[in-house]
Amino acid sequence: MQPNKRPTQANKRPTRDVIVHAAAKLFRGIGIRDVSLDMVAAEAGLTKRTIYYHFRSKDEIIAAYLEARDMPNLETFKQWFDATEGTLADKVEGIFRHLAVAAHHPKWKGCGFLRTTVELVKTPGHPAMEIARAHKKRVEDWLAVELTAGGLAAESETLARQILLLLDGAFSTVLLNRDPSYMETAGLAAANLVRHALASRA
Amino acid sequence: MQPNKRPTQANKRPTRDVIVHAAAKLFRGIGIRDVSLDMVAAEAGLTKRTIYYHFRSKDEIIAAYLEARDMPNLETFKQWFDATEGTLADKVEGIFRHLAVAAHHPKWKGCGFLRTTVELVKTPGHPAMEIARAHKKRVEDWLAVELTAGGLAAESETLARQILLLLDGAFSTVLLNRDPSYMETAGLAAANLVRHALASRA
DNA sequence: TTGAGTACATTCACTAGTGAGTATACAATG
DNA sequence: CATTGTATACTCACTAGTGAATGTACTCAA
Repeated sequence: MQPNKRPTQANKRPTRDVIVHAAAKLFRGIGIRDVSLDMVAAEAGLTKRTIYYHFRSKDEIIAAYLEARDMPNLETFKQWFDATEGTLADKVEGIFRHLAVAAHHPKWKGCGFLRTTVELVKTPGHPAMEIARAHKKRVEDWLAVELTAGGLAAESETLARQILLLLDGAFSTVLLNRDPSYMETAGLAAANLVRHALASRA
Repeated sequence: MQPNKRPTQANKRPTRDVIVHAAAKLFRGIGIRDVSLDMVAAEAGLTKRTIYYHFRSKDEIIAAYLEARDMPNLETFKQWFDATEGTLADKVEGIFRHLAVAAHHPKWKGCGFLRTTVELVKTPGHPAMEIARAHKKRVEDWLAVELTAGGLAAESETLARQILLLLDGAFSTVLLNRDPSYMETAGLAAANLVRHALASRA
């Protein structure tokens, strides 16, 4: 399961992880296109050639970066949802509230998956796109399950999509306007949609 | 008002326009970062040096490109809104429906303003960002006016933002999933928000 | 226990290509 | 003949990716 590490030097951090970690830091802070592998190498304290020993291309590193963020991201959403007291609508809104707080950080740069998508539109078949798509789908599916559990089985899929639509819209808009309050406005809309769906269930 | 054109050769299309037009075509189809000024020059049938005679930098061309799209874009939205029969909610949804149709085109590449924003995150002070921001604001303001006219004065601003949030979310999501149906789902949510706002007005 | 062998890991120095922006010369127009 | 505009032919910086050599750690035979 860990073919890149010799058992006898188990204490050392695998180089692959060091590279992905360094790349992630730069990608998050600067962007993907604007980060050269020379920069990643410098950040990781390695040579570019070493990077190319562990990865076949920059694209492969981008994919590894997103993949590493997939589950943790979803877990964060789940945590925020669970940690919010109140109705189903309140819990959904809780996700947006927590995001609004995160967005206040000056270094906040939106959703890594979304940004990657836009940075890579020119190559529709890019593996990273697939990972981003899968991630969004995972979040959507999880939301649908929660909505179903909350008594909205019939409209759970549509509603989950609409919440995600609001989420992604907020990511973009907050980035454009540098104003986290849009995140709260989006949360309000999401909560309203949930509330009205529950109310109209007769 | 047209300092770059000599009166005596008034029949000739001003070179500035030729350049912006060529750039726009390439930016729309390929992206901003991925279009070099060599490509723009080739498309315009000019030399790069000529471009630099009329513009000081690539950034200036990007800004001119967005600026040229500002009003026409808004006009299109207005047209779609007006052309849709039905209630206020229906008209709002109409915008999304028309966009869904446009998004079916294989060469559709989302909202130019939004894409530009993401492509330029690294330079927060970029003039093009300001133009994009202003454009979104213009659309939002127009929507708020329509909502107010439709009897939703109190919540028009919040609602207009939420509609825009859904719109931008749909732009991103459709681009990611290459599935225009998300645009319709977003339209449904927008229409619902409007409907419920009208219903709860007692 | 030691020393040669070997597979993995890393480095230095490089190629080939691209892109923004420019120095300078040339053409047309009034 | 001077102003405006266009073209040729560059510079300079940077980037993805590579060739070939070097280093390191563990293995196994003697």
